[in-house]
Amino acid sequence: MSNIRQVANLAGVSVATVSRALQQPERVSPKTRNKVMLAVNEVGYKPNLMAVKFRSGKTHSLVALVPTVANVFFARVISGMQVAAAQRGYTILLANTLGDETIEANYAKMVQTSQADGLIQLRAHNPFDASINKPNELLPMVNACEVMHDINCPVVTLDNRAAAKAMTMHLIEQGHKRIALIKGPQSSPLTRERLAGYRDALTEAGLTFDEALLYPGDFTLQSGHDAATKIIASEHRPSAVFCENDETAIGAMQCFKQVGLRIPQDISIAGFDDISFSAFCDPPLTTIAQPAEEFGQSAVSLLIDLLEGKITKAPKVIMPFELIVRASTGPAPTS
Amino acid sequence: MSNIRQVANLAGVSVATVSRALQQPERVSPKTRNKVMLAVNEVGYKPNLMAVKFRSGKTHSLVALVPTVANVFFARVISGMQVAAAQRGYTILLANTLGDETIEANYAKMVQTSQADGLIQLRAHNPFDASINKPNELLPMVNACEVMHDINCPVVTLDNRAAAKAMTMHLIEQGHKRIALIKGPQSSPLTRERLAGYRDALTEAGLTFDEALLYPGDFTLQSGHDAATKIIASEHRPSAVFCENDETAIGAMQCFKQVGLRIPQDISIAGFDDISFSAFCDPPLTTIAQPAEEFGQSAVSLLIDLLEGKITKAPKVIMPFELIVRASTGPAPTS
DNA sequence: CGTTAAAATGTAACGGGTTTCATTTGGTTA
DNA sequence: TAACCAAATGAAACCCGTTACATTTTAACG
Repeated sequence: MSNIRQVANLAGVSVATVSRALQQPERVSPKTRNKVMLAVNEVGYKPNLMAVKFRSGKTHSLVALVPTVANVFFARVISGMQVAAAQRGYTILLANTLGDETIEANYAKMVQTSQADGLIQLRAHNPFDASINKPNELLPMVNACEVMHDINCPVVTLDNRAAAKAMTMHLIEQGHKRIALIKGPQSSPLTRERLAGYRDALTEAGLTFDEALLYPGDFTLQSGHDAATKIIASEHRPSAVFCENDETAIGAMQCFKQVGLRIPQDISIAGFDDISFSAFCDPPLTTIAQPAEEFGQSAVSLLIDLLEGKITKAPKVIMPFELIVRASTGPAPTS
Repeated sequence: MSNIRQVANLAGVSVATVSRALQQPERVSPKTRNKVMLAVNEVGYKPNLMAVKFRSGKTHSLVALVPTVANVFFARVISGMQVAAAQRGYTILLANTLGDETIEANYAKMVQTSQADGLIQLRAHNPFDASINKPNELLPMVNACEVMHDINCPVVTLDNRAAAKAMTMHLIEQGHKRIALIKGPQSSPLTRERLAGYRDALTEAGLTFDEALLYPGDFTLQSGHDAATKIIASEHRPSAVFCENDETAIGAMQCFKQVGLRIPQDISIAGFDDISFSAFCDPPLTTIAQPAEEFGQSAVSLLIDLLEGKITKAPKVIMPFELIVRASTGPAPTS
């Protein structure tokens, strides 16, 4: 591998001149510039950016902690992150953490060991160890989905409570009185916020909240299927099911259809996220659309601003949601 | 940020001793080691790994060129890559290229500028520019899906032709005589290989190959839906449709159901990949299962071996496939 | 032609580790 | 106690760019 000194020798100039010829061509005479360029081409010189980054102390890399890239919603967020990062000359280092705090901590260490400038977290968990703690100073981190309550951190999120309430209201307006809720992972604030929105709607409509209508889930197809199995077996079957994400809804939908329930005539189903598959279900899924790509873009942009000292407070960016009514929800059965 | 010199001063030893105390503790007397560790903790020293990488000339980073992380199959491959990389102390830098050759080239440059040691490509395209060319030497690259014909490069792949043939045979055995094929992107060798397998089966069964039964697609839900629309409108409707991936199949399936066709009674549908959604379709999709995670793992493992000089030839690893028969395929209608 | 400012170029320090080689320390043996 | 070897430690080079500062060249003007 050639280095700048070889180029300098070949061109008969100093290394400083080579560096300038490449970085600020106008600072070098055309004649010299020419000589340098010829030498660069001859030896196929490519600057060692590792050296540059080391020297500058800036890596222009950002670690993204993603519970699982296999989640279609996260895939969209990642996509957005990459776009914004590329625009501003940064690289995203994607970490598939499987929600494991040890793995998260390992990747977070990349920031503490100068391998990355900052970190984007998609879960509500602080991955840094105590050694980084500086009171009165923001950590080099933003959250692209969930609000973290124990730490002051910029966040891009959705009014999950309002969105869940809107969806629940939609179901109530269709005449549903017993609405099941298939929840997300216990550890996620999202789960609690959406549950709160669900309760808000019930309260507002004067319906009673029934613990028995809450089913656990973990945002996977399988967990939706499992919860649906329980719902079918339950005594007083609900006429609608609100799932805290689309994958759960699709899993549940399949289960209901397997046992011969018609959607939405016998049971309505609603999801959350509007992943691409939702429009292609049978029937197409009523859901909440989130601007996933913009979550990622916004988060990256915020993080870079923070790193470059352009912001010192931790903003909370609330993205808009949209209720998408498709064919999976309909009037409650009259029986 | 503290550095090794501060630690050395505080501990009253040389920087060399600090380095050794941390890297090879047995080479330092227990007493000194203790002093060093106390100093390390006191200043919260974390070695600057950027400096280490720069010094060593090894980044222990691998660039992965992924056309789109939103593709569920690729998401599984990525997952596998990450596991294998972590095991061997490497980091994956994920690049969402959208199939754009300029973006690919930009990321490939990271290898040429010493920011990454090697590259994993998921498409059949050489992202490197000519300047890296060394005849008789392998590029620091492996392909995790598609065989590249113009370049000698280790590859992990599937016998796509055999798999497509197996699926087509399955349909033929069900009595289907007119089988449509919804293809993948033109640029992908996968598309051609699967087409070849489809033809193989037809030939073997003595059925005639009909160009009119070939429909273009690009591995998205929407393209499946579009192709299905054309199939429905076609004169002599096929009784089965083989889609070159599951997303296409799911898109097509929805379209058929929308117009009232029953699956598989009226029309059979088969996919390729066995993504998680396929088991949760209605009806569940007959497909070809590929060990996606192992594609990623194998590719990373191969690349690291190559980088570490453990292999000098370019192996071609063929992974096994499995025909998964579910309810979306059935006997051809007798009419 | 001499003076002076501006432009061009060169020299060398710097960043933060690792590692080689040299030196010192410590313990063992005669 | 002297001699010797191994273990422990230190000094300094090294990786490769960038850049502040010093020096040289060029051009312009009186």
